[in-house]
Amino acid sequence: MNPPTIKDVAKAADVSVATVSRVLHNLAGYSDKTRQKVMQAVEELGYQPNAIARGLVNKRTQTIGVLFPDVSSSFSSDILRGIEEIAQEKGFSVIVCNTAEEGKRTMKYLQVLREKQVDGIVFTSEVLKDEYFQVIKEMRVPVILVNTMSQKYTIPYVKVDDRQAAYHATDYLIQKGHREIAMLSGSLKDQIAGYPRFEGYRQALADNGIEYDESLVAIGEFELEASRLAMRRLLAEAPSFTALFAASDEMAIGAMRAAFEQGLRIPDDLSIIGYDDLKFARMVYPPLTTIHQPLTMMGRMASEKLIALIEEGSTQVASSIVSHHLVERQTVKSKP
Amino acid sequence: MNPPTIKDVAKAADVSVATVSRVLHNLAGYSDKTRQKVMQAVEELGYQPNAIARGLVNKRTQTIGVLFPDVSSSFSSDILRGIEEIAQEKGFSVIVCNTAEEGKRTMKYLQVLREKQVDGIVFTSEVLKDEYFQVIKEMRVPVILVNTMSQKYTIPYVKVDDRQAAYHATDYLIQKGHREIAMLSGSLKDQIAGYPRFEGYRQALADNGIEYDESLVAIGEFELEASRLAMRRLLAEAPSFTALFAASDEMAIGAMRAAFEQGLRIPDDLSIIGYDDLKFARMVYPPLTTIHQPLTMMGRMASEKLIALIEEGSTQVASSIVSHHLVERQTVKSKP
DNA sequence: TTCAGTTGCGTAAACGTTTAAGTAATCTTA
DNA sequence: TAAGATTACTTAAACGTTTACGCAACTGAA
Repeated sequence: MNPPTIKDVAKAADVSVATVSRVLHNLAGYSDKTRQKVMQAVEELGYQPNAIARGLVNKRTQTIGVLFPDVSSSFSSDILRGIEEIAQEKGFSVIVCNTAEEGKRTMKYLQVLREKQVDGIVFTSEVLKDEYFQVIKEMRVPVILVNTMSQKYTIPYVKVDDRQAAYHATDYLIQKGHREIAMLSGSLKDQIAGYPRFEGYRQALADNGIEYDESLVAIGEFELEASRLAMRRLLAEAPSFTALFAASDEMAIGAMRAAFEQGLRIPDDLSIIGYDDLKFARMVYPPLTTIHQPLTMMGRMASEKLIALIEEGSTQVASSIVSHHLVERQTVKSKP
Repeated sequence: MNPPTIKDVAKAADVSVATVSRVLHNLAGYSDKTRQKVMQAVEELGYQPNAIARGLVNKRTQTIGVLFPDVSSSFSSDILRGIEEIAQEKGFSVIVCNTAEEGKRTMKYLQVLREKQVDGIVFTSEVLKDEYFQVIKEMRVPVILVNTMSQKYTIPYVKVDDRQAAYHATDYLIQKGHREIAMLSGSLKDQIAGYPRFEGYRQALADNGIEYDESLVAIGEFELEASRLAMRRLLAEAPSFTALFAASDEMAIGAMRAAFEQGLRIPDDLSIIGYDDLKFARMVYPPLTTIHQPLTMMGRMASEKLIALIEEGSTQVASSIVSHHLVERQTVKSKP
């Protein structure tokens, strides 16, 4: 009645469990005849190994845990896809964890991952707090950071150089002839997607001899509606500008919305460049010119690194700064 | 050096492992004094139970597996979020599986889920092939279908009534005064998102005394670019129409794109209604009027049902037809 | 013929839990 | 005060694997 175990197979094939185990793993130590017998018994009983029992003795579960601030965001799910792809290819399963950006939930999840004896963890898009690091350290499993990093601990990460990418975006607008360039930025307290992008923007201006004008930048949230309002304010109160760098695609789209509402045409009256290249960037009209982050590939890389660390117990693996690229669609136009 | 086990705790507290286990589960059978001793030992050693060992004896892993055709789609990730939310609340972990719509991968994953001894499975957005059902049956774990169903096997599902929702969308256009209504449909072979939506469209026309005109419907893929082309052809070749029902948001957006390219204004020259209400439906301009599927809630419901089946070993749980609703944004206008 | 080496297995411990069954001491109750 | 009940434990088996070790039978060389 119960699913057949290795013992049942052994009995049916009239050998010991050790022998069954050996043929199943094709190690040496049995004749061809016993091999046949075992295989037949396996077949007839429909035997499937029990990974839990195996995990108990091997101290390996072939499972990794992945933490996201929001699994359902386009951003997270692209990364997840990459992680899953490689994991499955290498024989690992992935447990997804939605932290909802809450420390308590995150801690609880780390607890669960520890109890479930995952072989490794990938931690994405959030700052790695000390308390998180402590439990991970106690777990003695490898971690990889994606789209985030830690300056306090040396943990391998994979991310793009936000500062450089933002520089690229801004510089691109400048090369297109724009000089009055506004920016929609995330909070400068945000060490990942906030401050570095702002810094890239400012540096690009400086390097091109354009004076930084504080009143051209709106600092707020990454969310669409907030950005729409911020853009509306910018349009009303700021000195005039011909181009905008938005620190995320969602911001860019909020800005486009505000621009439309003021009767501005994009890109004719205003050029806009975004950041991320999420799936909807090509869905809006006009399709958004933006900085592409290769999220799925980043997921793949993280997965590969993590599994390398797990399998080889290899010493520290290197971090990767993956290169962004700028995808030209239809929201930026040269200034005549 | 190795993580402390229950034996270490027992030794430290100078009791047997059975006692430790009992206080940890707070069952009866020990004095307050031993309780203290045990707790203190747990504390000092930083003991964490090993869920793998626990799973082996309990034959319960507190883990469910979820299969998606494409984890990274907005559609899937919304469902995933709901599933994860309830699962985590009830003490279950979720393993995500990306089938890539391939039978082989799906089978391989089912195998893995079986070996990993998951307690239940949720299967989403694909038809449940016989071979899938067979292995799930052998696994003897509950399954829930989301956004799909099986007429062959009676498996609980949660989905919206596609036919009715499509009827609703079409009828809405009719109530707005439109009579020449085109449709962008998925393949009629598609028993979930194809045929039923087409049928709903046709029925709504019929019930309102509008003759069905084959040349007004384009049957193709759900993908944006294909839809854009299909719409372009419709615009060029079909009799004129004032409204369009697209069988998905992505199709609707492809159609909008084609319309823009022909210089049509939406909704002034052409009304469009979509289906799904994915996140980007509100991001496009003008924001898309569409049929809302409560995906996250559907995920929650599926998770709840599944866990009920697992915990109570309860007899067949009922399926749920969840109600869609129509969200009015800015792509549909009354015909004067 | 003998001895070392090889082949083909089986035995049993171990992994970290849970839990049924057993036991000794204490407490009731008549 | 003795029998039964209760309390506070311990012992040990079980869950389904993997794997170190042991051992008998056979092989080949000297």
